[in-house]
Amino acid sequence: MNLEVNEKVTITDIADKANVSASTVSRVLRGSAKVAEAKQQAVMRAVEELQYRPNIFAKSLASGQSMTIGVITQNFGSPFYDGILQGILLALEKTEYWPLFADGRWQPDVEERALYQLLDRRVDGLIVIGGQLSEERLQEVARYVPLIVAARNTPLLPNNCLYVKNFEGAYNATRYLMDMGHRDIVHITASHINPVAIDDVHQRRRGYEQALMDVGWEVDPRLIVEGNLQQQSGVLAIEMLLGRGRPFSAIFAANDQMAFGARLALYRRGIRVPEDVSLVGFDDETFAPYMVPPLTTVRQPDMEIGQAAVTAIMQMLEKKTPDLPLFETELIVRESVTRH
Amino acid sequence: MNLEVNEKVTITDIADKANVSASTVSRVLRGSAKVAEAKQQAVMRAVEELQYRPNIFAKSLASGQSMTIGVITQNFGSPFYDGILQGILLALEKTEYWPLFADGRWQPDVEERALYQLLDRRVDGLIVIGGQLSEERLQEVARYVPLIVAARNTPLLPNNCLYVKNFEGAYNATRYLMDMGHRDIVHITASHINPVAIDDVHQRRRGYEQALMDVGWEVDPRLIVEGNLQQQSGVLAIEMLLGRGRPFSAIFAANDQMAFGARLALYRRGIRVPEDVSLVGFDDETFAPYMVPPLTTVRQPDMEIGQAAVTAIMQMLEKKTPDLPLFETELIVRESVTRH
DNA sequence: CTGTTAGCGCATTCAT
DNA sequence: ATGAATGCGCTAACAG
Repeated sequence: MNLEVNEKVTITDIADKANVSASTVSRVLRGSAKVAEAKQQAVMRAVEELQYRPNIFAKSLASGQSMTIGVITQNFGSPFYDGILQGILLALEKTEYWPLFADGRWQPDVEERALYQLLDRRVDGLIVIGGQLSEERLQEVARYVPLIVAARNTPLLPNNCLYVKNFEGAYNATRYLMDMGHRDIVHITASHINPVAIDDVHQRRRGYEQALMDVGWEVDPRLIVEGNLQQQSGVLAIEMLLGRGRPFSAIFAANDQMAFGARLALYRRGIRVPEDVSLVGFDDETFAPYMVPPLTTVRQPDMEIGQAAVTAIMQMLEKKTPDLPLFETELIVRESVTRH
Repeated sequence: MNLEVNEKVTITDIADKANVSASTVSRVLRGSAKVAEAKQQAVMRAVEELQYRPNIFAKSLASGQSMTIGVITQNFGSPFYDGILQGILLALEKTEYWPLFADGRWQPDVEERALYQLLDRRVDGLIVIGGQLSEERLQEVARYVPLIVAARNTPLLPNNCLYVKNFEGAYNATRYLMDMGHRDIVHITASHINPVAIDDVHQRRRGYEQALMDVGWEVDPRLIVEGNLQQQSGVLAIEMLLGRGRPFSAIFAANDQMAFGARLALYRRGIRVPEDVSLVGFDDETFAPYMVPPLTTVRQPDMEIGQAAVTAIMQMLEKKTPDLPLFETELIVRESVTRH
């Protein structure tokens, strides 16, 4: 591609060179109507020779389509969201659309501005990952543009929502510990956190409880401690727990951050992992395999979610009802758990 | 913002409502010429009442500016590049421009396609982070559109390039180990890696060597081992090193990944960190503070680089010569080093 | 099947 | 200072 040349080649230049009208050029380029074979060839040749690149603004102005998909994410740099992003990028590469990113940074006003901007730029579809926008607001948006909300359960928008089976993930993790012979299993849950995360955390707690109940064990409240998803709160949780004097042989934390905090607290008390206590987290953060010992955890299928989001948007653009699969989690077994 | 309403409000609607011509509306909105105070007010009021949002395609088509800045990155999900990205986003928020991202994935063909696409979308400026595009190619691009190449030293483009003082970072890290009483310091360097990274790695090695030479110590080739930047190669490096039988008390790895590999290898051999051997990495990857013990490493100022890139692009858009600072690294001291 | 004619919404002349 | 006219490059409706 010669950058200098193609700059101002327009559709009429092609038309002239190929001895056809501009409309015909447009037709062969968009495949919007049948054109005689000979003219097709002529047009293609002219396009090639003149290094023609359609002006996207003119195209969008005339067609009303921007050929872009807006993506609102939260905090670039989080592995889960970045994974979703990658999935979106990958899937979008196979389409004619281009992503328009915006970072909501988990701040409602920032997110609202981002939404505003993306709408201004006339995105043809919108993918919102997590975030704080109210469901009512999202409903409004959904009436206006094809919308997919990923990594967030939005009851008001059952047909626009893509999420992960947190309940099952937690259930399986707990069940795994039980299968490894553990009976007294601690759960570190969380409260006083943002409303989006709270739902996930709640589902995880329910999964933990259900696993116990399904074999007829009772849920001992002394085995449940609350953090706030931050690492430091995992430390505190363990200290609180040890203060209770209730014996236990395994810990299942609602996220890896708190699992790591727990790991630190145990280390300071001289309690070994996994010899004395087994440990399981949730999320499979980047650092999980780097912990000592490497952390057993639950992976959420981030890339798949991103790809599914794009697929769904494409279906909506074709006025079809989108597929909205639920996503299974995967237990990643590493050395932080041992048989009891 | 009422999503339903503003959809088709055009500049003529505003003109009608304010009893002026479309040109006048355009003038007050762009501030491109003086307009009577009274009409200004009237226009602004109409804009407000009708929730007018200019159509960006028409604007771009007429003005020739897209008000976008293209950003080519490599592998979403790497902490260093993500940091730069965040910096770019943050800085861009204060401007009228919007970012257009593309992921080159460290694959030349993918990157070339991304470049192609961004140019097609008529970005007003371009930031390339790392990547494999040849310098010649970048030169071509630079003639065509304001360009900044970040996190990569490109001799052919001294006026478009933003990079980090790898030499100094490595020098300081090595010096730190020396100050802690270490004399026999291993360096894990790398070879057979991509041409962009090779330069950084080389600078780091030079920094290590210079630190030794500056106090009159000789560089012992038996203390230098080569990996390929991957974690596993750190393991092999240590095993090779131990095979040589040359004693040492500290290790400085050219990146955190190899440092972690080294950590594993030492662990398997029963060599303690930092009691027996001190360890320093480079990059301050996400997992560095989560290692056991937490890893002393060298942080590159990612966000600052991103912000500087945007600043530079804005200056170029104003036809000014851009500021192109060199970036200092920062030694992050954690528990993996002890006095010898 | 294909050329002609109108816009798409805005910025920018050019007159006044 | 301001309105009218023109054009940006393309798509789509309309004839033929």
